[in-house]
Amino acid sequence: MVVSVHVAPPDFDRVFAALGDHTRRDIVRRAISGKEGVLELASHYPMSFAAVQKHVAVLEHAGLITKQRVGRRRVVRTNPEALLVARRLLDQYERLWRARIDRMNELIAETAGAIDTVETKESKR
Amino acid sequence: MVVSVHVAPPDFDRVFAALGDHTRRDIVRRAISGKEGVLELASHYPMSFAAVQKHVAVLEHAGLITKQRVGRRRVVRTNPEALLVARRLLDQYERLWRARIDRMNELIAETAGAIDTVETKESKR
DNA sequence: CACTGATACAACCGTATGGTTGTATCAGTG
DNA sequence: CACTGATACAACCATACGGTTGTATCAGTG
Repeated sequence: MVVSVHVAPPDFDRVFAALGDHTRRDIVRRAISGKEGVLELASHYPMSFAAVQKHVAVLEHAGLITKQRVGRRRVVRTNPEALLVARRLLDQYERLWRARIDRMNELIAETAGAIDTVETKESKR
Repeated sequence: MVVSVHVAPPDFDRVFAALGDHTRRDIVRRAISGKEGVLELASHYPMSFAAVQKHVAVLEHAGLITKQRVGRRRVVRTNPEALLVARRLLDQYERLWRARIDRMNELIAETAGAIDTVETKESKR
């Protein structure tokens, strides 16, 4: 509950950095089904419970997962919104380089007729 | 040339970790246009040239950018493939939780049917 | 071919990170 | 209400990381 009331600035740093660890990515994947508590999650990994709990905390800080009390444990569940935030940035990059490709193709088309005139335009700083 | 002959295992750790730094993300963004050398890139950031060069090296290690000799400088250019690799993983996660939502809806639909015989049977997407 | 622009790399430093163990909290259950 | 299952958190350690400065390499250009 405490976490992310605003979420105004999508914290890309935290999101991507959190996804930069394969244990954490695996937790994210497992938590999609949203059925396991921290202790159950920890049982899947060859490290101490505390270590896993710290990973979960990192993911929670990044907004990638949330915890919900169910009975006596806290069920971990991934937050699709945060994943979308990350994906949206990658999409944005993709749009940028697609636009660049398009521009290059345009230039090639334009230059196709004027190949003989200008040729080696290198060495401009 | 030396780097990434195999690339067989998409190194998610390196890719996402590399994207976890906003300076590096900005380098990726700038390098989409593929026009600037390392020195020119460095001029955009409030840190030493060597620091930027290290960031570039990290990105190169992650396969997110490549360098190409043009005149006396090495032009940095982002590698769309690596971005796609990252995006594909996020897409995979998205498919997983969409599948989960669908399953939940099915359960809800079934339960609703039990309550009200047959009603919304079309909502199986 | 000497010069220098552009890049790479090594050594170093402070802080962050991923792991550990141990202790504290906290809510169900017997 | 005592007990304990489940989680949180603190302290600590080794290594990784982001930054610095300084030096080496290396290919164009004059």
